[in-house]
Amino acid sequence: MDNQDIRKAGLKVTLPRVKILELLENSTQRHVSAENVYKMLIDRDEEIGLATVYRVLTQFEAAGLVTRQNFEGGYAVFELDRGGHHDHLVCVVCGKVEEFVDATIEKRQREIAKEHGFEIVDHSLIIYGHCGNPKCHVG
Amino acid sequence: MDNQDIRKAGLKVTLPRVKILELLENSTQRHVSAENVYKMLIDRDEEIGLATVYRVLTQFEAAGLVTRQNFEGGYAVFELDRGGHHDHLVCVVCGKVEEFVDATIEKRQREIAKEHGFEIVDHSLIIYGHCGNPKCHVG
DNA sequence: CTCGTAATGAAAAAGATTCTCATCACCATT
DNA sequence: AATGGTGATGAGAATCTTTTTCATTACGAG
Repeated sequence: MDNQDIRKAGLKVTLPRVKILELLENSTQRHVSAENVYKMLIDRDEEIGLATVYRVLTQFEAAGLVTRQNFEGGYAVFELDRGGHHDHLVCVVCGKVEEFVDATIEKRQREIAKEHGFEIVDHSLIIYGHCGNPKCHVG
Repeated sequence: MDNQDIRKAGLKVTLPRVKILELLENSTQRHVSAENVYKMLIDRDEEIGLATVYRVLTQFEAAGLVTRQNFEGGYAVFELDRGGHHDHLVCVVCGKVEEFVDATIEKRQREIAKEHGFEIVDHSLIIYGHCGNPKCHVG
């Protein structure tokens, strides 16, 4: 029940919000920029403004429905928060993104935060590299 | 020998480049944005253009003198590469940044990259939290 | 010292995101 | 089912960060 998620976030169930949530659920790409979302909706002949896409994604983030990541490139990408947290492996050549979770790293992070007197709220771990695809390896 | 570092990077030793490198070495803040660098230099009555600051920082990054980080907020911060790599703890309230290195995490990252068929080039780990300062705690 | 070329500054351009404001649509209440 | 209040939307302007353009300047090889 998507609409319930929107309602739970204290937001009205409006067409743009429903469409954006649907798109995030059905998209083949898990990581999309605001521009991506906008263009995909326009391609589907949905009437929507870019400003609304930004607003809604920001609201979804605040509601914990979506996570915002600052990858390299100077823009943010959003992804649906399905269940658990995870980190990212990004191919610097083709841009492919893989996800992973590692208990050892998670645990060490909590220990490190404590050692420094920090109360951990969130974290972002991105490993950049060349993926398995031979085309993505330098000659 | 800063100027040698610049020369080694295949760059001419020019006033702006020398001034920026000096500033990065002497700054109390280790993590500065391009805007920061620009303003600091203007405050010191240095004649410099913002475009040059961006150009030089990008060149320094390519030369391995400086590291660029994409923190939250939509802009990049740069820091001088003194010796070793390290990760960051950032206070979400006051913006304070602490650095750390953890062998366990570094090792696991290499293992994870390998498991996924990635050849690791770089990584970025940022832990966000509330720092020790009582003012930075909610409630 | 001179000259070619790389580097610079200023301003314009580009790209990402946010804001403004008049109009519109959810939805609780009739 | 109609309606009104309020929050949401769209379009475009505005803002912010970063890059590009181009005429001018200055490093440094010879």
